[in-house]
Amino acid sequence: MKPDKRQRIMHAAEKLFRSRQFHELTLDDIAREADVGKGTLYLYFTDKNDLFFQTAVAGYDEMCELLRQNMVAGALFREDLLRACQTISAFFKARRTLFRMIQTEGDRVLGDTADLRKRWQQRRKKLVAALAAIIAHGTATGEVRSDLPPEVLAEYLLGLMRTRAWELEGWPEAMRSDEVVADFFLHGVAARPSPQMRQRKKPLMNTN
Amino acid sequence: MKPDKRQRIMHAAEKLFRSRQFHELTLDDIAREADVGKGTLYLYFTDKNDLFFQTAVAGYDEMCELLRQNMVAGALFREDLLRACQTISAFFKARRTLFRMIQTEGDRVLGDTADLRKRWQQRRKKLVAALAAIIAHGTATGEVRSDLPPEVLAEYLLGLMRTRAWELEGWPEAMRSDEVVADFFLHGVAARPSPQMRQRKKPLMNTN
Amino acid sequence: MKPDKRQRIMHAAEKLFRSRQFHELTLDDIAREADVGKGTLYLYFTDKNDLFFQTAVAGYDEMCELLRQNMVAGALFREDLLRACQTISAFFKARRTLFRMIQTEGDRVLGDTADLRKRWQQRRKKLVAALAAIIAHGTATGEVRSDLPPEVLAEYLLGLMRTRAWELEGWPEAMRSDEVVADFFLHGVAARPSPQMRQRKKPLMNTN
Amino acid sequence: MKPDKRQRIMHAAEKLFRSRQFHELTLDDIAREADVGKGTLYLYFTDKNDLFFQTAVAGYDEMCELLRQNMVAGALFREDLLRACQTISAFFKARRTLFRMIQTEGDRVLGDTADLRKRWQQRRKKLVAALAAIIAHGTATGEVRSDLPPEVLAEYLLGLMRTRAWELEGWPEAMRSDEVVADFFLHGVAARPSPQMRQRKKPLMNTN
DNA sequence: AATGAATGAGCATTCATTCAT
DNA sequence: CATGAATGAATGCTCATTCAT
Repeated sequence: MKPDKRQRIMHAAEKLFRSRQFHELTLDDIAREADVGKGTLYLYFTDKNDLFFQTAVAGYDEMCELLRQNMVAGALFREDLLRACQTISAFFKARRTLFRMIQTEGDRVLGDTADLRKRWQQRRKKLVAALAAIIAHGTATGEVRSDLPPEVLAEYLLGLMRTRAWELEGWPEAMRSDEVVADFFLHGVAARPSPQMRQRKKPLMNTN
Repeated sequence: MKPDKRQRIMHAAEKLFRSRQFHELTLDDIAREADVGKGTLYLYFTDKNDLFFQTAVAGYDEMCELLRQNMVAGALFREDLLRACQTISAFFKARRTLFRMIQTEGDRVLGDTADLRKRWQQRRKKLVAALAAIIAHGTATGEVRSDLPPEVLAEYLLGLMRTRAWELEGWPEAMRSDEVVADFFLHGVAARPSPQMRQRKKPLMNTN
Repeated sequence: MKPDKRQRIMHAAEKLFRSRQFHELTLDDIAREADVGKGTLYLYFTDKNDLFFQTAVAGYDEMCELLRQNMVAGALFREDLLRACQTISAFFKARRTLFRMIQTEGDRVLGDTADLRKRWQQRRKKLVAALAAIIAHGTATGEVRSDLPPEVLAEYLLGLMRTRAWELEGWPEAMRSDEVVADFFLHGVAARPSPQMRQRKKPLMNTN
Repeated sequence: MKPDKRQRIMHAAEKLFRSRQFHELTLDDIAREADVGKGTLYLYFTDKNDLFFQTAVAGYDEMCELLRQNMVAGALFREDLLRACQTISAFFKARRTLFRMIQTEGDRVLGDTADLRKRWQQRRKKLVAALAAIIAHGTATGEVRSDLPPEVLAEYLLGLMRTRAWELEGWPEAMRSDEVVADFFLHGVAARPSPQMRQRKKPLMNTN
């Protein structure tokens, strides 16, 4: 009937985090949404911070792992890049708020719990590192400018994805698809191209 | 002796908003920082939301106006673009938190005060519109891809600036200067360039 | 295998009451210490108050009985007195907290459960009465002042024992032994002695 | 109309502490009793511990000082002793609960706030020291046994006063007056008297 | 106009008690 | 009989807002 309460709580929290901030959200709200006693929250989470953190990073590590394995041997860099964007998109699609936080303010939200703050930073670093590894491939093949470190470029890419997810909500999908983002990113970071490369009239990427 | 209290309060609020979030900031803090009685806050602002909003948008309209006037007759598009980036940077340099909110969550912070929320959205639109106008210039000259509306491109640009300001804080200035951002933006949105254009070895832009 | 659960619970409670106060002790603690389910507590006790009370008075009646039988026919009063002190000491040695409460605040701890409060008072009265009976012997032999009722003297004696147990913890045993307490008590309550009595240089009491 | 709130709060707290324990008392209760907003408590006290502590030690230091000055030059030891008992009695008459705590469990009540615990212990030491100084006088004159340190004797005396105040509430004043307590104490701690001393038939002390 | 003492609704957290298994 | 997951009333503390001066 009532399946795993831990799940129920996390889903409720996630749902509410979607439209409200950490500080605006009360445990009463979450308990009510999860249809669970308030005390029950403390059976599964040590405190509000923990509940938030657990909810936020659920599945996160798996996603990073997936990202690392995403680089297909022999694939073109831009294919890897697009795949990375899609992996990240898929993960964050149902985790909008988490994504917002991963981007900027997770540590601010977590207050001064030194431990959590540290853990949070580590998570973020993981994502950036995984993405940077992919971008580094592009640098290696000469497709990506090398004057900026891959980590910095990864940050910019995440920034674009963030804008796509948050600011462009009202616009047609076509203007904020993974393809558009990857394309935007690519031609911004592309090594100053040899003219030939640019002459191809073929689409940037085959996604069919 | 004590100049305009309204000013004093707003300056104090701005200073404190720089390093703390809306919810972390108490009116006691602000009153103390402004060296003003707590009750005085309510003489000039209807409530905390209002104080926040007023502080946030102070000077904002002027900045948008400046942005609109920034398009120098006869200037190259990329010069206009860089100038716009610099104008925005200058304005937000001392308004980091405001900037973060302009970007994504202003409405969330403002709670459910329908009125304020609406006003906030209008402000944001103004900035995007002003930026879009500049970008549209680039579209007109054929330097900017036209398959995405200028407003969307403007959003992406703001996204890059946001990343630059928040995620890349720890990196050297050279990797997050206005030039880098504008360049990144440009070559991502540039109309597929004729090879010749790209062969120039001159710096992208004269900024002296 | 697992002997009487009731016993196990009471032993656990007693052990924990030894170092913590009623309010500081949770039923979780007790259940864990007793290696018993929390619900089980309610099979043997109606509520926390009852558990406390039952634990507190376990063996108490036997001790009072022992006290009553302690008056050895033909023994000197001061020997009876010392024996009483020792009996009480022995009983409370492992029941420090109980002792503290017997002394003053049992009724306070028990809240407003009229029934328990009454039962508690009765227990206390029993102890005082048993002790008073012994002291009355001294009155009878003329060794104890008769201007104060034996019950009052019994209370003072318990007060000394309490001080000995709680305030003098850090001092050497020699300053808070049963002998010292009995001696202190005796020469405070002794009927104004004839000079001769005091001239004996023998030890106050034979405790071998 | 409403005089000093700090006073009002402390009086309310004291009144309630009289019949309930620290843990049983809620700030709501105190605020209601003082006819004051709950938040007001925090204007005058940093937290519940502080409110408790402040209430408890109000006037305490003055009392200790008074105790120290109580030794009248040329007065008999037993006069000094009685005066000390009276000073302490007067102070604690309206501070029954405080007295209970001074006696035994203040530190337990104060939880693990290291700072408060330490301050509390210091207070207690002060009282014991002041009392011990008086008793030491008796030792000097040979009226008090010297085999136990004055501090230990002071503790026993406080124990008697405690019993008098708490256990003997229901008995006639005559059995728990300062005179009785001092007398009880004296003849317990009196140096084993020379027979002559005891032969006097005069009252122990002139209190008229 | 200006103040800051006073307020009380609101929140995270604890824990005695219940009840389905 | 036993269990322990679930509960929600209760509590210490915060802070936006009010109002008497």
